[in-house]
Amino acid sequence: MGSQAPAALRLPAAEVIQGVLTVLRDHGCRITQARLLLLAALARPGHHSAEEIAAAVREQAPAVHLTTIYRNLDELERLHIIDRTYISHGPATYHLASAAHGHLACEACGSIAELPGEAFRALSDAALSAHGFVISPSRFAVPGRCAACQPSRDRG
Amino acid sequence: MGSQAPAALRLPAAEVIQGVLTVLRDHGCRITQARLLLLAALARPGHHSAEEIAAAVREQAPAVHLTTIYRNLDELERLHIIDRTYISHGPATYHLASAAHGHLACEACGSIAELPGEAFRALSDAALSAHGFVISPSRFAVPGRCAACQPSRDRG
DNA sequence: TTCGATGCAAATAGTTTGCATTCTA
DNA sequence: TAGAATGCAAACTATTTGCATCGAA
Repeated sequence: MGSQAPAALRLPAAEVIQGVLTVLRDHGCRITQARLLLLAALARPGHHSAEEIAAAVREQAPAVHLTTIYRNLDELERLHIIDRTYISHGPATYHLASAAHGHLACEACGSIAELPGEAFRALSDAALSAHGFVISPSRFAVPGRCAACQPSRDRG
Repeated sequence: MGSQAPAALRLPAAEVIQGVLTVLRDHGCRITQARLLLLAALARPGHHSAEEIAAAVREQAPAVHLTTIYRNLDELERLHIIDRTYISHGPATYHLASAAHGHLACEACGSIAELPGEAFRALSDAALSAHGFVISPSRFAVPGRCAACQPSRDRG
């Protein structure tokens, strides 16, 4: 995660946007200029704040209001097209949701559960900023105990 | 992490608070009632928002202002006594920092870097809420590439 | 007695909402 | 033409700052 997505998941921006537009249409949403420009801004790699997205959109359509950006981001988040992340104090950042995910491996029973890649973002960001380390979340499983294999609770 | 800290790190609240007070004194800070009550609130397990902490403090000292809570939280964070976490939209949450940490293992050169346990919180929370899964961050190393072993950047 | 801590009020940043208007389908 | 999307203003939440006062050491 962070800045490096598995190659298979990095589709050309145009394809990503087409896919999103299809989803939007399927949900009865309308395709507006503001929405198209917003998706184009989101399709660029990296994290984007609402303000940054607004700035990018306004390069092409200066009249687009910040409120419109927020409303569109809300809608896209509701449709699970984008993820919203709260990195630290300051504005939230948004990025296209990908199919990337990590794994949870139970030490006791060996079962594997999946976790969306977004869950690894804070870890990824911390590793990157603290050590310049790029983690490979899809390449490993996080050990622990699944719900059925929890140690007894009477130790607190 | 999450709700389960390694047993060795779970000191009685009173001891934790004594330790914090020593640190505060060493930094020329004064021990006030508001500060003591705030620490007592923080020593309780879980995540706490500034408002929640204020409510707890006010049970004993109704006059304590929210501003005081924020200022104390800022100070404690600056001294690395507490961590501030942005879970989702809404207020930040605060908790006592622990010595827990995870590891980053470079796949290429085998070097190991440490990461504070706090970096695993989002992952831990996600695993717990999605699957009831309790991760063991101090029991494994996250694979990836350290700063010195990054793949060439010319593939984007 | 000194300087850090506090209370209060007001400012600020980020985000959301109400409502009339515009525009896609 | 119907209803979704937008622009604008204003509200709202979480947090910070200025300043005079209070209180711990």
